[in-house]
Amino acid sequence: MSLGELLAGPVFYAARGLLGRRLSSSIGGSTTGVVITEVEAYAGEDDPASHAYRGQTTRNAAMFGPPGGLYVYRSYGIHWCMNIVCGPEGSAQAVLLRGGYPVEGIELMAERRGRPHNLTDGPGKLCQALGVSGEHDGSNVLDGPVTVTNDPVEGLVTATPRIGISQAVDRNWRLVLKSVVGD
DNA sequence: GCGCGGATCTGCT
DNA sequence: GCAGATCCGCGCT
Repeated sequence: MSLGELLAGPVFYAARGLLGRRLSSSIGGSTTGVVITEVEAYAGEDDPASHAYRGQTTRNAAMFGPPGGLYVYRSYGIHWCMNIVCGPEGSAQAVLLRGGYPVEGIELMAERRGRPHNLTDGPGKLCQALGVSGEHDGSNVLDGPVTVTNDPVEGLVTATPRIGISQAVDRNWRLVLKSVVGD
């Protein structure tokens, strides 16, 4: 299945299919990349935990765009978090990218993070390491500068409740890839 | 390794 | 005005 087909499908399966793929950013002439190891699925206006639950606003407009779109928002006033839009355009489904392990441009990621370790083990850290911010809101991973490529990494997938939400806590839509590569 | 408090943007309960 | 899809530095164990 192509990436475009995957992202146009149901969000939970898209989330599952994104695990183990490579997420890259080409910014300022340099490329940084991680293998996606932690994601969460959000099911648009039907999902009380989703930012789309109360309809479209200027902040979440990207989520109502076509699949593959990036929805980047500010969290707690300080950090950026990024989602990949899934499903039919207008359905506002999205996969929150929560973590990965560094595979390319590690020195640059360490520079952006200001520390050598814990580069991409959280949604805010992932955006900082990859250089993703609000200016990339509304761009598309099928186009760039943030892209997803098929770099399948085998591993054991576990499902748990989503992190940091108070609504629809019973949905085990956080998926973690325990890779054979380790780390 | 764990728990606490602070930083400070966005859209409403 | 407030709570939130967070992270970091600190102090203590």
